Amino acid sequence: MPNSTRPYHHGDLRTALIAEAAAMIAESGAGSVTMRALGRRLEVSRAAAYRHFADKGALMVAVAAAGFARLQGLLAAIDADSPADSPHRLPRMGEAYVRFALENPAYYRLMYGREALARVDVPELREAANALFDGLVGIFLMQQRAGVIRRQDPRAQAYVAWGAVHGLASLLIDGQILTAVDVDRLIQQMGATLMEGLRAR
Amino acid sequence: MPNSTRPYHHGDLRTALIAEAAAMIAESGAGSVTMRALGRRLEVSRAAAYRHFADKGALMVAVAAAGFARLQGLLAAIDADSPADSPHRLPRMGEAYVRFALENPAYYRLMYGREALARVDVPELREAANALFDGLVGIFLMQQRAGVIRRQDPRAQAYVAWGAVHGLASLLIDGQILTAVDVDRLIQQMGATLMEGLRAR
DNA sequence: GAGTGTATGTTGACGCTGTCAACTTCGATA
DNA sequence: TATCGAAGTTGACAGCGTCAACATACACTC
Repeated sequence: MPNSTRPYHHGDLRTALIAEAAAMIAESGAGSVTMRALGRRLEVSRAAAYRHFADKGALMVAVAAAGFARLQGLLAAIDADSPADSPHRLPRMGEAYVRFALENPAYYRLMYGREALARVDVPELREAANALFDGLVGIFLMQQRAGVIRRQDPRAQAYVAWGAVHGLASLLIDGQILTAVDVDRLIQQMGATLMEGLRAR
Repeated sequence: MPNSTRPYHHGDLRTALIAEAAAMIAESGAGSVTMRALGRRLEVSRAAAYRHFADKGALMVAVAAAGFARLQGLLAAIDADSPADSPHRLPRMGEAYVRFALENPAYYRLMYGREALARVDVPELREAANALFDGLVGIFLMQQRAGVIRRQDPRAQAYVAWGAVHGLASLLIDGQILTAVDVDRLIQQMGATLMEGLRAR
């Protein structure tokens, strides 16, 4: 019979670990995530996580994968509102992308930075990022067919656009851009410049 | 009189520490830099560095600052070859910038990543990055006056362009772009798309 | 229902890390 | 020549990731 004391088993420690690590990252950066601190916050021993993840890196990968899922869902929802041939479709997605990074800076860094995670290639994350990218390529193809942008290798176009928004997001969250500038305006201008450069003519 | 044994004092440990840390970063990433390993490589005790730097973070900041100096010199040399009104001036600098990042990935990450360094703002690095950026703004202004690109807030233009090359560089060095694609072609295409978007008309 | 296997959680220990205080060495200045 | 401060060393400490050995409790089979 369960009494007032904590049960020996947690219930769903694996899920709780991912959520708590994400919360710590949001609160004070990926550097603050510690197996011991994680255990303390979940009222569990420091080694409990090792029953669910091979090592700390594997846990962080799972956190990053959850971040990709969130970003993917967010972008899909935004995109669902735009007609396939609208010239605002791409700039809108770009804005949503940068906004996600601004609202979850440490999370975003964890997802895309090779430094925080293992140096080695992690299939789980590569596939998540690839799925996102493939969706983007599909949109470029549709925009080409609708005559909005010029006919070129859509993968190259997608890389250029992704690089641009990723770079802007990175500079912003790493404090490289003076806070004096109007961020919304800057995001908008990047979208406009890219669309002008890609426009069919 | 000096004999065969190592002298007690190093001579110029401060400079040696920066150089050796940079070498270790190039060899095996910023994560491999350790006060103890640094001491071993320089045949000095693990705490010797603390006579020259307040803590490890201060040392890494000095390393990053040295990186900024190198990048600045490299870009200045490249730029000196281009006529002020040449439409190839900006794409060329962009290429050189990305190439620097590709050749010194860990170095580049240290310079621009907020994660590896302290979360706080470091004046030394901010000024180095600002100097680089101000030079870029100057080029945009000259290109506007020469009628190459459209007249707009040159700072905003510079942020957009910097963001784009920074993003492309980051994606490349963090392995987010499949190695199958032709990197040189991609860099070129980003330059062309940006210039098309910025072109005076 | 009793017994047992396995998944899950705990504890002790190890070597690694950054850093400090106390100590030593040595070059420069009075 | 005496001395002072800069530069380097050593011992120690707490915190880290991780492993091996152990404890617990749930989910089966008989």
